[in-house]
Amino acid sequence: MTELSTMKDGVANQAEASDRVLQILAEAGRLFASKGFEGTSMRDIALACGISKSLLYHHFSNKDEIYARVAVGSTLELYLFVRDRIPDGPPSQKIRAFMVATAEYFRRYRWAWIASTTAFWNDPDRSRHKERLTRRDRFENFLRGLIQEAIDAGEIRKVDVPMTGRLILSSLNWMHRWYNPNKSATPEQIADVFFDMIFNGLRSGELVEFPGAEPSKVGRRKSR
Amino acid sequence: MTELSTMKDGVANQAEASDRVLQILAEAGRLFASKGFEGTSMRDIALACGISKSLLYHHFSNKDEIYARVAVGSTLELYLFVRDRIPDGPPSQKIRAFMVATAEYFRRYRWAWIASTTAFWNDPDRSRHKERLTRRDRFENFLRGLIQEAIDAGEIRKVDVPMTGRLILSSLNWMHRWYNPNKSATPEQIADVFFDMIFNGLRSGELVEFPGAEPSKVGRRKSR
DNA sequence: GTTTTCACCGACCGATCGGTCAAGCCCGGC
DNA sequence: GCCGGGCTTGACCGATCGGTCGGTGAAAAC
Repeated sequence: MTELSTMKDGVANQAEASDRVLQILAEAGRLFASKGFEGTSMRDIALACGISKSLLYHHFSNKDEIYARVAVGSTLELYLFVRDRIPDGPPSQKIRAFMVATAEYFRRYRWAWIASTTAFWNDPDRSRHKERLTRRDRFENFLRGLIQEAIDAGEIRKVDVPMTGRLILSSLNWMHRWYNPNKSATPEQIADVFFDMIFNGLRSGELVEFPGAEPSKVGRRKSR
Repeated sequence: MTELSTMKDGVANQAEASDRVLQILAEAGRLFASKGFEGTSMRDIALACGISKSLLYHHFSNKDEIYARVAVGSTLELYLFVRDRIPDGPPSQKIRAFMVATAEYFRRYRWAWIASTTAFWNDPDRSRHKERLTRRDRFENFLRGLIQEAIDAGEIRKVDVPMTGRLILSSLNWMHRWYNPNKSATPEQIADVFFDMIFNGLRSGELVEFPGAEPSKVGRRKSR
């Protein structure tokens, strides 16, 4: 994880940034996460940092650049971060490690994560976060590769790979909406529980048939 | 579903509203969904409706009220909508019906749904959507009841009920971030696939042991 | 000792924000 | 004819938005 040695203060991959820049990015990320991009003014950021608004424009050209540094910075090394935490072993274990590592990243860089996944995600001006999108695509494709690997190894059944990836990422990406850091469970523990549920399923071991039930796939495994 | 007979134009439960009010709510919901609350100005809404900004204030007292009507209106009948679509039968089928019905609601009132689940969700001024939150709590508690029912019936194993509810809701609530209505699968079909994955699990029928793997819960079912 | 550099600030800009207001338009009842 | 009231408007308000400007003071470079 040498690529990640530049992370500090919850702001990822801002290598040769001064302390002041890091402070601005940290405060801006926290504000963007809690009030959104449009809901956060440059005055808010300056006030949170205890500096003048002009100083923001000394270090950044405009508001978009601050957001880009927060958002892209937070997803910049997500792929590398996760990839470096995938162990050798059965593919199912790799998927589990993928989920746990993503949760760890979320825990570490929570404000930047939230800011980048919520603020004006569907802005018509795609250029503002196009780079971030391609990085997330690479991240998602990596997961799909792991899923295909598990299918090829016979560890998981022949499910729809993109859909499976979406299910796994949904469980992780929605976490910031209900996760409370003051509660006991860590994001990594939560990811572990979700992996268990998704991989092993909720169903009890003994299959019970319901002849009267409407057509569905519930009893499907028996017919495979 | 008599409670839902007042739904029109993708705007839920606006019973005695005039056409103009329904138009405003529909356009406002679409704008809130695509640009967020702060990113949508009253001028934007008026322009989208082809009316003057003053007219908005004739029908609504302020911007917050428009958002409240959109957001609360969209979650107002979600609980009833879903509840009325739960069939008699095994609890697992009820959970599946819960997911499919929620997906149908999402498909029908997509813009209002997105607006209410994304715009300033963590605003410090909770009063703006407190009512909406209590309604969603009732909705989530209803799901937890179904899960507990399925556990009591022995259909699903003894999982953590709140966590299971979060997993199920995550798969549904994150859908708006990637769902493309031009693609083939409907939200209901997607919900059905997710239910299958979560209920039956991804794992293939035959359990394979990996003695060299690091400690985890992958092979756990065998030990139960 | 002088000059250059750089982090930093207060005052200010035009534009846009949410919101107000007095006045017109339209149309059925008298 | 005209009158009352709901629908609708454009002009306007103070506040705040993102962003710019000239300048300050202290340390570094010469």
